[in-house]
Amino acid sequence: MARRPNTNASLRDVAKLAGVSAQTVSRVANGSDAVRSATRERVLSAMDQLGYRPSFAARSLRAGTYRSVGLVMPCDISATGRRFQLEGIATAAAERKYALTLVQLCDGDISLEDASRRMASLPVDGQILGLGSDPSDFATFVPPATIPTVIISTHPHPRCATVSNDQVACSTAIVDYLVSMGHREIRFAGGRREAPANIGRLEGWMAAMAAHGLACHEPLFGDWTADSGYRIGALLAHDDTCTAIYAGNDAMAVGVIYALRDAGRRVPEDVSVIGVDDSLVGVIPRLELSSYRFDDEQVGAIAFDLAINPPLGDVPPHTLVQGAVVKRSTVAPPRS
Amino acid sequence: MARRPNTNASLRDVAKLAGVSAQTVSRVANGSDAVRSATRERVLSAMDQLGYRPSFAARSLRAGTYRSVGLVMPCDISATGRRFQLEGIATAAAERKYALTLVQLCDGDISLEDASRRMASLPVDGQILGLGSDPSDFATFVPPATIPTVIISTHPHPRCATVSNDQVACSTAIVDYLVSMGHREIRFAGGRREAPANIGRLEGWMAAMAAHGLACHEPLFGDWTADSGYRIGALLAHDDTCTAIYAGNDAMAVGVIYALRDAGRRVPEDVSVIGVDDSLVGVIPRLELSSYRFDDEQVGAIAFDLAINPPLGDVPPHTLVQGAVVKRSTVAPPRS
DNA sequence: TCATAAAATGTTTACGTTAACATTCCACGA
DNA sequence: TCGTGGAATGTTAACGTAAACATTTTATGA
Repeated sequence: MARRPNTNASLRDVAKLAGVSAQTVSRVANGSDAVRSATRERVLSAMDQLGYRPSFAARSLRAGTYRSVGLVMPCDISATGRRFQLEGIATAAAERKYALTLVQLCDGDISLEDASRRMASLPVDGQILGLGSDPSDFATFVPPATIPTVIISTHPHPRCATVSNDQVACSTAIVDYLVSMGHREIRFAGGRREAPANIGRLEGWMAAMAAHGLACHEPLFGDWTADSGYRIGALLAHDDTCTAIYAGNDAMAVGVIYALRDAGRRVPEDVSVIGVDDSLVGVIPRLELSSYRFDDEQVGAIAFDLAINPPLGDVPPHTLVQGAVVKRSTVAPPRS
Repeated sequence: MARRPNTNASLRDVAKLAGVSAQTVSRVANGSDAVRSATRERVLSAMDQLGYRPSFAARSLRAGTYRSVGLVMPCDISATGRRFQLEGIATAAAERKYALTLVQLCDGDISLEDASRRMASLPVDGQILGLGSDPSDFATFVPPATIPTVIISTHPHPRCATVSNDQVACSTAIVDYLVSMGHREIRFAGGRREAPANIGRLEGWMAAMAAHGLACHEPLFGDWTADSGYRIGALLAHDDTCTAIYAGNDAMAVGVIYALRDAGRRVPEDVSVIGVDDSLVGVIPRLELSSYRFDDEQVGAIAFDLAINPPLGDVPPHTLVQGAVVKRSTVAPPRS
C-alpha cells in the first residue's frame, strides 16, 4: 500500500515528477488543449501518483474570486419554510457551480451586524442573510462595501436588496380560488398575530375580500400550532354562514378540521379548509389538505443571483415571490 | 457619502494610508499586543476608511488550513432526520469556529466518488458525506488521501470513518420501555422493508423481544407514510392480544392510531402506539405522540470531530449514536 | 533542405498574508 | 552621558497558482 503523502502536493511537485514545468501542469489541471496528449498522460499519472489536489486558496488568491456565497441562517433551520429556502439556495448554487458556505447563528447573536462580520472572514463573494423575524439592527445595518448583501425579509431594507415570499399574494390567491369555487364567507384563522408573515397575509386577505366585494368577518389568531387551530375551529364551528377557512399554516388547518369534525360539521362537504406551506404531505392518513405552496426555490435562486450579481441602482430592489395554491381537499360550498 | 472602493483593499493599502508597514497592519488585524495604541488607532482608522477585509485566500494559503469542513447532502435535505443532522453539524462547526461548506448532490450524480471529487476543489479541511441510502459505489469508494472523510451511514465503510444513528438501540430502547410498562405483545409496524433504517430496527426489535423472552409476531411493513400506517393499523386492530405497536416513524404511528380508533379501539387505553423521529410536535391537535428521538446533534458533532481530527488506526471507526424514548401518549396495557 | 508559422512548453511575476528575522526606538540605570 | 535591553516596527521570503510573455519544438510548404 502506497504510503500517504503527509502534505499536499503542489503543481511544482507534480511538475518535477512528470519532468515538465509547473505551468504545463496547471494547463492540464485546467483542461487546456494546448498540451500534447503524451505530456498530458505523463502529468495526469504524476498527479495521480502524488494525490494532487489543487489549492483552493492559491487559486482564489490568484483569481480574486471564490465562486462561493455565504448564507446565514438561524439555528432552527428546520423551521418550516426556512429549510425549503435553504434547499432553494443550495440548488441555485449547485446549478451555477458555486459553493455555499453556511453559518448558523444562534440565540445571543442574531444581528445582521454579527452575521455580516462573521461572513467577512470567510471565502464568499456575496452573502445572503436569512435571519428570520426582524433582527434588532435591521434598520441601522450597513452592509460591508466589499460583500454584496442580500436579505431574506418581508420588509424592504434601505441599503440591501431583499427577497421574500409574497404573503399578500398568498392571501390573494387563496381568496380568489375559494371565491371562484363559490365561497363568499371566508374566515381568516391566522398564526401568531405579530408575526410578519401573519401581518402580510391578514392584509392580503382583507384586500382580496374587499376586491370581491365581500365582508371580512373578525379575523382570528393562533400560534401556528394544531392546538391553536383547534381552538379557532371550535369557535367557527358554530358559525353556519362560514363555508371556508383560511388557516395560517397546515398544522393549524389540521386543528381547524378536527374541531369542525368534532363539532359535527363535515370537511370539506360543509366547510372547506386550506392551509399554507404544503408541509404535511403523507403525514395525516386519508387527508389531502389543500394548501398554498410558496416557491422557495425561486426565492433562493433570486437571492443567489442578487448576491452574485449585485444591482447597481441607488434603491436596492425588493423582490416578492409568488407561490401557488395546491388544490386538494377544498370543494364548492354546500348549496344553502 | 464616501464612494465605494472598487476593489478590496489589501494590507499594503492600509499600511500606506496609515504610514506603517504591512506587518504592523497584520499585527493589528490579528490582535497582537505588540503594537502601540496610538499606532493601532491609526491602523484601525485606515482599515475603516478603506473598508479593509482580510483575504481568506491569502490567509489560508499561508496557513495551509481552511478551518472549514465540507458537507455533501442529497437534494431532499428536508427529509426527516437529515435536516436535523445538518443542524447538528452546523452547530458543531459553529462551536469550533469552523465554517461549513454545503454541497447538494442531486439525482444523477449520487455517488461518493462524485461528491468527493466535487469537494476536493473547495476550501475544506475535511468532508462529511451524508448521502442517504447506499450510493452505488459505497463499497468501492476510496477516499482522497488529502481530505479526511467521514460517511454518515448505517453500514461501516471499509476505508472511511462512519457515524450513524443506532437503529438497533432505537428498537431496544422502545421495547425495553414498553415492556417496563407491562406490555408483552409488541408489534412491529416498520417502514419500507429494504430501507437500511428499517432493517436495523427490525433486527433490534427481534433481538430485544427475544431478550425479554417474548415472541415476535409477524412484523409488518409500510412505506413511511401515514396511509401505510393506517393499513397496518387496520390489520392489527383485530388482534386483541396486541397492546402496543412500534411504528416506523411518526406519520405511520398517526396512521396506525387513526385506524385503531376507526376500528373502535381506544388509544392509548387499549393500545399504545409509539413512533420514531419525534417529528410531529404540534402538528396533530390534542395528540402527544410518544416517539424515539435520535440524537442528530451528537451524530453531527461526532462526524465533525472525525473530519477535523481523523483517527489514525488501520480500521476506521464506526460510531453508533443512541437517542432516547420521548414518553408521551403511551400507557400501561389494559388489565386483561 | 531550409524558412516559417504554429503548436507546445517554459519563465517570470504577482495575488495578500504572516512567520522569522532584522532593525529602530525609547526608557532606565550606571 | 552613554550603554543596554526590551518594546515597537520594518524587511524578506514563501505559501500555490495562472496570466503574460518568452522560448523551444514540430509541422508544413517551397
